[in-house]
Amino acid sequence: MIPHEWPKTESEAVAIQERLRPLVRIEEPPPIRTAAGLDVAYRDADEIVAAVTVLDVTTLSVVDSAVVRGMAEFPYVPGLFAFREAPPLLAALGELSVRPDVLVCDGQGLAHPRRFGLACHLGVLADLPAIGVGKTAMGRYEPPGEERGEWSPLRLDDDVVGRALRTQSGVKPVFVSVGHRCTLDAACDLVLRLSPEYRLPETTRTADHLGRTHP
DNA sequence: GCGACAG
DNA sequence: ATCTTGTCGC
Repeated sequence: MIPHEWPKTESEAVAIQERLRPLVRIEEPPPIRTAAGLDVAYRDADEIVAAVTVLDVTTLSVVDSAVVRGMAEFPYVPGLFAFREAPPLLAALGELSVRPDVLVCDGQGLAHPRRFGLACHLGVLADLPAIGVGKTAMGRYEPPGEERGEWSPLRLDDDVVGRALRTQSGVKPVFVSVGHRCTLDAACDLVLRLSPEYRLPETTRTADHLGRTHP
């Protein structure tokens, strides 16, 4: 984990994103045997619950997990999502006894106004391959073909920043983008492997369930 | 000024 | 994210 700080103002937050953004690497990831799902549930006021589950990619069984409760230290601001959710998620990652091969984040990676979404932030700070899987798009896209596995480019400004990927035939696509140390092809392959039955990858589903049911 | 805006 | 009724499907 590289040293990091958390901002008090929005302009400080933007400055941190600009400073960390050059650290993002797009490359073929090592073979992936385990994948971590990360999600945050919101309780009363600013009380939040960060949940991480580690799944065996072959069997999709949970092999490790961690939950951290805390208070949100930053308001929800589109584009500054990570400053709200990353601190408890990093704490939860630190409590794992297994180091996952990749982080599957609930949100965007490079599909971000400054090309540094939550998945980039977590990947860079944890120094792990990371991808973003969003339920809504950050950018423009044409609907992909209706069959599972079909996809279309996700564009922001004039860049292709990710893909709208159909994980289930006839169901709204998810929005996949690179976070860190991964390629877009590898990210989409992984998301399809993790989503044999439902729209969202099992990593996200198990983490969401864990955070939501934790006392 | 108006709309858009990850979770 | 979360607030919420009924409804469709496995």
